[in-house]
Amino acid sequence: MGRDIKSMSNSVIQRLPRYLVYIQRLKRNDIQWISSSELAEALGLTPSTVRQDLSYIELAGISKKGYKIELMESALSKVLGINHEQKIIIIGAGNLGKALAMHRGFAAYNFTIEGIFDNNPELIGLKIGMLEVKPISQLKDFIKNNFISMGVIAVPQTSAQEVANQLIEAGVCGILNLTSANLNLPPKIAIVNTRISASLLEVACFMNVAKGECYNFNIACEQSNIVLSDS
Amino acid sequence: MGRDIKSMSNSVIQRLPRYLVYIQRLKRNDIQWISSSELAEALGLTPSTVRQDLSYIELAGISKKGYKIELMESALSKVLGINHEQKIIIIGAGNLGKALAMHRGFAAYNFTIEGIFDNNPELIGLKIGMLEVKPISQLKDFIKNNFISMGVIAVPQTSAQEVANQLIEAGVCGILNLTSANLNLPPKIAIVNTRISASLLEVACFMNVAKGECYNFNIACEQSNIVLSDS
DNA sequence: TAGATTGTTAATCGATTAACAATC
DNA sequence: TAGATTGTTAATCGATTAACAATC
Repeated sequence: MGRDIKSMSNSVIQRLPRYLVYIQRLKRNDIQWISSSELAEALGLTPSTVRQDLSYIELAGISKKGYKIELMESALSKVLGINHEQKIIIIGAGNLGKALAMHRGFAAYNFTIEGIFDNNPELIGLKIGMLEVKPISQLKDFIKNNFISMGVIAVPQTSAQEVANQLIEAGVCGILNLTSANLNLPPKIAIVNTRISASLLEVACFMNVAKGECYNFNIACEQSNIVLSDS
Repeated sequence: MGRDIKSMSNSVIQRLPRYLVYIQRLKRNDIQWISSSELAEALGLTPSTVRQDLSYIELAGISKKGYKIELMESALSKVLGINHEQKIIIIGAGNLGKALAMHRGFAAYNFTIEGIFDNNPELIGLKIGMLEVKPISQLKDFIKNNFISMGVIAVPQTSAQEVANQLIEAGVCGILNLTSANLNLPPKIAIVNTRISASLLEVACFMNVAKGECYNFNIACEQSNIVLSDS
């Protein structure tokens, strides 16, 4: 009857976004119900795992029918904390920062990108979509004045810690770190590290381990955990 | 005395790139030795985990001193499959694809980006750094003629499966999927899914779970697993 | 030598899976 | 009703941690 979300393991938290993304797609195709085994099949999981995971969200399934997609979507959104707007800023207006600032897909999850910052004078003032690159010196005030909840770090690795410190000081308590720096942060800050270079290294490693015979690994990186998906 | 790398778990494979990145940084600062506890401390792991992980690579530690960084680097590179060049192509010349094509950091891991593809006529022919965007119609031949080992999928989600099929048919056996599509692939293909949107959803979820009191989660996403790092 | 650190085996912990009564 | 599916408890599996002899 609903387990306490505070006891969700990291693996669970990594799977929830996958459920959401998948059922949103079904919804667009006017599909209304899904069973734990269908969802498991689609994502390479077991029905047990799916039902265990869903026991954390406020969602009643119905015997013989499964779960109503519309209800699952709103229950997942609530647990994922995106049933209300989340204001985000990007720090670093290099190639990656720019790409993220231009990305239209975040709106689907109620994420709005409110600003992009850099300390390179050549970039400051540059227009990126609807945004204009602001100097890092304005970072803290901006966060406070605009109720920013999350920061995305897309600066060079060597500046990552410093940026993180400023984000924390200004009151941000969620960080997506896209650099390979190992950030040192106070407790109670939600931080997710997503490193594309490291992902490439993992691909290379899997290929190397498999050599010639190759194994098929399916890594749900958002998480970024790894799930074996050969079959 | 060295365990079989074929028995490495996904968690191990996710940590190896972190070790490499970290010790390369130490090396640049002329540090020559590191112990399992120092490495563990730096990455938020236990010394036991580090020693267990290192038992998969060909590296002899020395009592009282630890591991020689230079040797660790080459042993890790070998297991990660980057002791030789890996040729990569990017499919999708949108914002993210462009950003990756411009990224200089991959060279440090022996990755060379050999081409970038798109099916948008407006993008074909466009110069991106040293590369020129090629049409998808040339994808398969290019892979075969240039001995491409890995493909990075940065197209819209709806085309991801089709692109993956073509990569596989052409002989690529390692894929980094940056879309939120759940790719259906034959066995023996190394695939890593790294989704920035999903990472943002995880950050939001952690913040939501923690509410007010916030917990500090450290997600090693490469691979992307999640490790609790509050302290 | 004494002390620190490795390498490896055993113990613990936690996540995943199986099983099954309850339900529609 | 019969059959399928949920919700949840128990069993299994595997990853992490602890412990300690061997080593420098």
